[in-house]
Amino acid sequence: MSDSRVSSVIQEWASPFPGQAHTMHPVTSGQAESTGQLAQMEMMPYGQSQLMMREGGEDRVAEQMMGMSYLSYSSSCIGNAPSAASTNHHHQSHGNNEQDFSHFLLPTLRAPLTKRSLSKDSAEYRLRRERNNVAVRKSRDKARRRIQLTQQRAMQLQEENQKLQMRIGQLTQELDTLKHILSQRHMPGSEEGAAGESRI
Amino acid sequence: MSDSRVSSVIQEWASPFPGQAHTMHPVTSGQAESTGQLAQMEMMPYGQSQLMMREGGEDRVAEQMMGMSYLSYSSSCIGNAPSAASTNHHHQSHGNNEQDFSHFLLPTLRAPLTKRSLSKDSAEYRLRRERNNVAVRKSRDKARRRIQLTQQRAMQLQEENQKLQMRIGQLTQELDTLKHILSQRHMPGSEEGAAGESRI
DNA sequence: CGCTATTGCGCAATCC
DNA sequence: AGGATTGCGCAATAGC
Repeated sequence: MSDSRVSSVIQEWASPFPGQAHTMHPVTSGQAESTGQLAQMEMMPYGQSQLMMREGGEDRVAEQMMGMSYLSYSSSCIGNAPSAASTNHHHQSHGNNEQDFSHFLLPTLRAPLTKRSLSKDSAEYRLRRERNNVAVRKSRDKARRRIQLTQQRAMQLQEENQKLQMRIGQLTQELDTLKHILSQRHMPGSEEGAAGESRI
Repeated sequence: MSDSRVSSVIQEWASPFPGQAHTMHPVTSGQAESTGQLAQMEMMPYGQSQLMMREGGEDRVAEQMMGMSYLSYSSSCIGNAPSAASTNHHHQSHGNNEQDFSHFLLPTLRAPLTKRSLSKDSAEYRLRRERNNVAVRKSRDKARRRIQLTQQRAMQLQEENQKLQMRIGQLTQELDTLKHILSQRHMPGSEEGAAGESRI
């Protein structure tokens, strides 16, 4: 409890590049989690964009919509402020009349164009959200496959490694045997020759 | 658009084991994603529970609270119904007076105890949520580390593999040389003896 | 039974 | 402009 996600209520959509203007975030509880560092680092040229089937649905029934309950120190309506938004009733300032004449303004004069009339219930909003949801699912599927692949690869490599090591042991022994034989031959003494000498 | 998350509004918290009482789910859009099969399969004895530091915070400013907008064909308050919930105002039936005397009822008579007074804004609700959020972050950190580890392991193994293969090539060549020498020795004819014969 | 751990999902910020 | 990523919180549920 005692949430306090206030942080950057300032800096509305004023700076083109918010850079890393963020810090703190009590996370409400006192556990002080924070994924912090480690920053993914997922490189690797994988992603063969194997967009296989991916047919029917599943359950995906839970829709969640709720939350709110937080304190949420709002912010203007179409404001940017990465933090909270919407004081309480879902689509905050519904007062933002559906009409959006910014359409007629020159590109440089209207809001960032991306977040102009994000009235939560506007058709465009839903369209964008839905598209993003699709993209997210796709991306996650891809990630899952990639991870699984990496895992399989690791297992295969380990297996192969063992085989290679066995082979090396084999070759080494064979080599020792031959060396021994050769050393015997060089010796002026006896020469009954060739002891074991495994196949090959 | 045209969401239709109605599904199981029936079967409130009536059956002890909802089993897999779920199906369909238009996903609103027509993309028909569905992660479907592939089912993780993350086995592997990893997870050395390396609960390292994990100190300060980062940004984590965005809190999101909103959404709602959907159609969400509600369902009772404390109802189970995996589907939507809360018609619109965050904590739906606030009428669920804070007082919860079910505390005095015999375990078998009160609601499943797990979801008794989940009134969205109750202290217990927030407490549970917060604890889960912590657990989720922890779990995800763990997963991230595990993935990264697997990746590193794969790279190391690949590197090692190359070395082993080189070694095998080396040993094989050496072996061939020795074999050649030996075959020469066996020949009754000339015997000017051993040609090259690399080091060792 | 109750609590943590996982997992799928949607949202929003960001990346590209 | 628009898809791809990613961190995050919620809820369902698997596990202990």
